[in-house]
Amino acid sequence: MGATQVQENRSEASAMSMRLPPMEAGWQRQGKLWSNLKELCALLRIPATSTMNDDDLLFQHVQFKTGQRIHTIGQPFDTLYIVHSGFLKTVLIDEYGNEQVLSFPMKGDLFGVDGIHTRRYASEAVALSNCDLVLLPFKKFTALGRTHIELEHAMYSVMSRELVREQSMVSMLGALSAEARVARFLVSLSERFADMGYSSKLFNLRMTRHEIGSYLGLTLETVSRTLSAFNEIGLITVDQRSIGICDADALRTLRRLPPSTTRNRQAAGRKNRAAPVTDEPSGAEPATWDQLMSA
Amino acid sequence: MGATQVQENRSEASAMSMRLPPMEAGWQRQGKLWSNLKELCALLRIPATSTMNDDDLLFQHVQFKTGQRIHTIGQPFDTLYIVHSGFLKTVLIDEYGNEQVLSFPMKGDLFGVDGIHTRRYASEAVALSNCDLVLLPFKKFTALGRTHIELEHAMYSVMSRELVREQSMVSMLGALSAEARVARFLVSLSERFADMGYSSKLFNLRMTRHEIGSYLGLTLETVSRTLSAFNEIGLITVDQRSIGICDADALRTLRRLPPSTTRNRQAAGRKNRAAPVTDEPSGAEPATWDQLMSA
DNA sequence: CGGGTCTTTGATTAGGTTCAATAAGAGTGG
DNA sequence: CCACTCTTATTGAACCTAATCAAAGACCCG
Repeated sequence: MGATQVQENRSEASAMSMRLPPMEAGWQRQGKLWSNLKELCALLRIPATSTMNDDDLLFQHVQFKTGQRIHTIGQPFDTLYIVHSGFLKTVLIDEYGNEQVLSFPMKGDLFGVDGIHTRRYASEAVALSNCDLVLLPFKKFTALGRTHIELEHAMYSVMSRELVREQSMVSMLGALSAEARVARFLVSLSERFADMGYSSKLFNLRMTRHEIGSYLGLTLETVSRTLSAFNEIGLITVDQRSIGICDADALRTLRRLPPSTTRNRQAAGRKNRAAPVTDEPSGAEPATWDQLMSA
Repeated sequence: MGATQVQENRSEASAMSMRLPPMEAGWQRQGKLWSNLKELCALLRIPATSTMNDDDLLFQHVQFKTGQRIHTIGQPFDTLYIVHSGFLKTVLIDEYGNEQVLSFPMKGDLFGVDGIHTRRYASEAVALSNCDLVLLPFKKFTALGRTHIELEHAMYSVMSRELVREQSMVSMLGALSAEARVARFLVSLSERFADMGYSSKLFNLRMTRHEIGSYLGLTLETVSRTLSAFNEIGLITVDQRSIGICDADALRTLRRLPPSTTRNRQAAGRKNRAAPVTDEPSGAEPATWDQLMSA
């Protein structure tokens, strides 16, 4: 079971990294051009109801190839996208043309939401692999909330979810060390792969070190070094794009070295302000390992 | 005119920083307990239409005093809040009890949105000054979208705006230097004060250095030092909580010293990858000034 | 006036960036 | 199929920004 999933994942993964596999045979449901409402709800992890059985309401799919741009900054907004399969990145581009990665949408993720406000996309979306996306015209999106009242809440909910995600990114960038960021990134990826039915223990990165670094507010060198360090410690295995998770819990609880920017006093009543960074390894574990772990 | 605004701002500001002024006489429209839909739209900067004239639809206000908590993390969500007057902060609290400031809501801002997804607030909101908030029960919020179709888009738009704001925060935290973050923070505050009809040139900070630092992913010392540096250079004047903006453009274009995490190659064609940080002052300006400005 | 909070400033350290050089793949074309 | 090239990844060394530690001053409040 687990092995099968790994296999599945890896084969698709290597196809991805090959950029357009020579044979596309069997690659996703290539011919799938439309989804009905029920399928859409399942994709978005929204509870579906019996009233959604009308199969007249269909949603078109579109395919993008690795490297293709789905939308660019400033382009008039009119449709949202839901990832049916494949991997993407969304980026902001600053005045010097430098990219800042905002997210890595994958199966079940919604993107394009940032275009609603100004009626123009605020970010750019690029396919990191061949992708199959469900088009969700914004008009259709809002109409959905009206015709299916049970869905109205879901619409808002999905947007709220995005907001919470961004918040946790802000919190991560503001308070965590490089090691902790990379560790959480790996855990997060692992969990998303698990959600998608792939292996959470072994997967291929779809993005470059540079893109990871941009996403995490680090340089590609730091990302590379950190991965190597985790590898040496035995938390993960690394070989280029292929990552094996050895100790998910360790990664999850990895400590942010800098107690950093957060408040000391208010919570000083509790035993927070945890272990001073200076505590020496007292156990049997290798020094580096101990240092990396949360108190 | 400008002077009046400044005066207005400052007097209220000093009241704020005093934490509960001895006399509350004349403080805001203290007695205001309800708003109608038109007023709400104005507050949220949403275009209002003639169909919104029914004055049966009223929205209750609530007052909070400095330091009071509006909602906490995990508390069951059922209402959104719109700031009618006053200043707040929203924070995330990590496993050690440390705060991470996410935003500083002020007049016209909506918060509580992060509670929609899980039906529980994902963040905590605290009043930094006496506040007058409009309660917007989520049920009423969604109903509004149904009864006033013109508003439906606005509902989504407001949420989208929040998302874009978070995105720009992520981008800032991921790519800008300490100086640049503080500079942009000041500019942003300045503009928001201008929107609210106050002076954009002279205002009082409602938050501590520590809170600013948390918001910007810096320590309070760095914030303090940076403000002092800006002061010496003549970009601003600082005296405790009181800030005077002297050169808004300079602040706006302030360069991030580390070209940092962004991509070098893609934009390498242009003359970006700007001046190496090591270049010596060659002009007439003081060294520090030159170093701080964008190429 | 004394206690508490917030701010400023200095000295020192360290985490992460920058610069640089090498290696490993992947895609192209002869 | 292999040489050539371009992109991506790894690793080292030096430097620098911002964090940490520390202490003193400013402001507010009872």
